[in-house]
Amino acid sequence: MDHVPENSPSPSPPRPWTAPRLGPDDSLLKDLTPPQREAVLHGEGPVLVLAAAGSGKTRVITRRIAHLLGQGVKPWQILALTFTNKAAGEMRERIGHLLEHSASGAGPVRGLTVTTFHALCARLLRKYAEAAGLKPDFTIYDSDDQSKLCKKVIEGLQLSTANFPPRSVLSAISRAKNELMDAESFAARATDFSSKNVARVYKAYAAALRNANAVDFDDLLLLTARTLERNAQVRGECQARWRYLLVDEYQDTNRAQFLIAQMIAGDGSAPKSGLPGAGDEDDAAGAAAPPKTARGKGPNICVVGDPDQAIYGWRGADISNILDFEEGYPGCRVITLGENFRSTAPILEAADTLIRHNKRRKHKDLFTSRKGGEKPEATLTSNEKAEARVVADWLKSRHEAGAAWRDMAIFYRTNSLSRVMEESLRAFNVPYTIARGTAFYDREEVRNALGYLRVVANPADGVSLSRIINTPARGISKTTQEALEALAQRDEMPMMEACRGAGQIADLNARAVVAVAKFVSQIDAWTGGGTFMGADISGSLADLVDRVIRESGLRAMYVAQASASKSETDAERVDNLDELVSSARQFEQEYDATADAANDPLAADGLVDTPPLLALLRAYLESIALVADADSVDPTQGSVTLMTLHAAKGLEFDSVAIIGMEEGLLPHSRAISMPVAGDAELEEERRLCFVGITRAMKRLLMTSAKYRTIRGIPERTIPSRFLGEIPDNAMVVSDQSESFAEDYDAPAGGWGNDASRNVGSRAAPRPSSGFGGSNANAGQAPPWGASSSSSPARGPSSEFPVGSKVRHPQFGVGIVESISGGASPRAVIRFKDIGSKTMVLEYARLVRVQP
DNA sequence: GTTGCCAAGTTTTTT
DNA sequence: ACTTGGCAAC
Repeated sequence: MDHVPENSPSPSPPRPWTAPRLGPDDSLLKDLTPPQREAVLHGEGPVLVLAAAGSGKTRVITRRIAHLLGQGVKPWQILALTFTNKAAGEMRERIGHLLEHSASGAGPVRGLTVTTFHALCARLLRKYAEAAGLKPDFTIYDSDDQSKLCKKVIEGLQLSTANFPPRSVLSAISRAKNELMDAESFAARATDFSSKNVARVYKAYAAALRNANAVDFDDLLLLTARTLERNAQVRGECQARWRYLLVDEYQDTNRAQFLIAQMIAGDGSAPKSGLPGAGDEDDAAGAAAPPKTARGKGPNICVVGDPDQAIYGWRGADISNILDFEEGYPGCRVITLGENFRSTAPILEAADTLIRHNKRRKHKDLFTSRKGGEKPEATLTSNEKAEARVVADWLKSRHEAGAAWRDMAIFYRTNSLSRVMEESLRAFNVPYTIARGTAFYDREEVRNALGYLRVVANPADGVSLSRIINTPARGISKTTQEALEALAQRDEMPMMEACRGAGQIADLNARAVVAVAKFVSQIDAWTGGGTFMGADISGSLADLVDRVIRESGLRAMYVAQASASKSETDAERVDNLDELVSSARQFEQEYDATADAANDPLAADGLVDTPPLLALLRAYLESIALVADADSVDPTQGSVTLMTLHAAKGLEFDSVAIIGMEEGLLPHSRAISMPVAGDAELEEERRLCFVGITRAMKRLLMTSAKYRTIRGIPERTIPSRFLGEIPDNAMVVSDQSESFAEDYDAPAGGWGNDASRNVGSRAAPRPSSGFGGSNANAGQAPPWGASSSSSPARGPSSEFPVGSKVRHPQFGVGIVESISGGASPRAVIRFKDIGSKTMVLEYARLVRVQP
């Protein structure tokens, strides 16, 4: 399928400028296809680049930036926005490389802004804190902090957390924030009892955040968008500074991000002297003018994306931002990059046939001029362990064939699938790393340490304060804390202030008052009484972190735990705390190297007088708050990478295995169970699968397990409809499950002709034997199951009548004493040695012992 | 005030 | 199965 690249649709319009004959630009244009070149050279005015998977998108963006710089555009006039730190870092690096190699003497790329939406917003909000209604030293709350705060708020409103689970209330609030709806407008739309209460929570939650001097992730975007919208001066300053805006992965922008980009781009007129015409370039700093082109072509906004790779709809991303871009920017140039330089033809063909099943889509031809290549493989295994073995084995054989570990990856829909895979890789001695950037900072001990640091940086941070005020135990009990909270609430002051005034609380005993006072003076010692100066303050972040971990007693607490329990994990906790100190030290060093706050026109005004140590601490905490899983992917490591399909976006690997290609997992059950308009969610799942497939350069393996153990119970599965949508002759299909399942009525012949076809054709009601049906397999022993005389315990409670003999994998044989019904039936079972225990039948893995 | 045990929710994807 | 939060005993 080697098509000839079509000519660019526009009948060769006169180039906006004559092609530069500078040496550097020749190297920038080398190896580019005509459409790529067009995108790189596009002058002023809006441009939409529809970049198919593997079409050299990053290359186009980086070369375009390098080209702009080569044309005399000042680095600080360019703003490039991405979704992950990793993408931003990579882009920065590649631009640096390009400039190094071009002899243009472009110099360092100081002031060039290449960052994520969230990091940009954090920065803008610190600089324009006042306009945004914030204090510049705000803390960024992650979802855990959000939950805690939200829960407190719900309780404060006398609502039950059973009827209003913080998680789901938060997701409603998040959705509202993504739509730029504040608490008032949300309340205005609320009609029913439930949403009216959610509106109340929203309002109180927003107030609580401000009171804690904190923002959540959504606030970063929402408040920035609102500030830009309402404050002409802020908007003007941003527009004056950034004259060229580039947005990567534009298909994944939500409404807030769309507006932020739109407002920074402005309408294309120069902010202060908007005179159109040649030579009009003005800029506030009086620097040299960028290349001459007629003004009035509209804003210099360049967005790059691919509607077929839109996978964040669930997070409020609005695909119409990219689909309707042309309407929002009339006269914008549209450039389509369709040629794929990444994958072999057979892999590309599989991807293409799959994505063609999406109805709501702008079709783009995917093509490559490369010939040959192996067909993708699709393998059915008997269970997830066999699947993991097959994958490990496959990777090994690839390695033996000469591929480096770092060029291989395993993708899955949900994080929970990684565990079995890990075990297998360990057993096979395959080096691997899991892309889970946040894992380290999510550990209890690290969160506790960070809790202290956050209180040090922002004493108003109530969530962090309540986490650490009595960890380790220092005699500040729950009742004491409640008394402090009541005081804080009454006098509308932050918790930390209330702590200082503990002595005034009448019904607090002397011991508690002393304990609180001691705690307060401890914090003061670290902050130098808020000055972050003085003889006791070293000025080093790592030293501060180390001090806090030791002097708080945290480290001692975990050391004691470790020696008491002798458990591996407790010893690890101490190591992790030490690791945190190293991470701070590393940050400190890198920060010193890159900090250009002094040169940065955007340096936060509100923080000019911030002591350096405090500034460093805040930057450190912010960098932690904004890490993503995908950020930790480090290709220099010689190991196989494991990650979710979402995290895989934007990456490429020589060999890719996608595991868990099953109904309910790859089209995730959440996307199938509630069919929304036009199967939108199902189509997003298909795009997710498409993203996974198109990451593979040379080899692709997709696996499906007949049985998968979910939360401890083996479930029969159905191969993913997506496998059925790729013709069998386009893949190498193999069924490796037979050997394990002789005694099982396996549907022979894989997915080409059976269940998946029926299921896949339409989102019709699936047969009750489908994925997730807990009784689907009642009475049938899974091939690897327990002894032949038993069946897995997952049916109704009638399987275990009172008096029957059962076997528990851990406790041995016992007698059922009583059964309780309900949603999750439980049984009281008396075991021989242990005595009676209550267990949930569904999970207990009980096996009936025949009388 | 602290420690230990039980009950409940949990697992879709992320800045 | 596994973690987390609330309650009861020490």
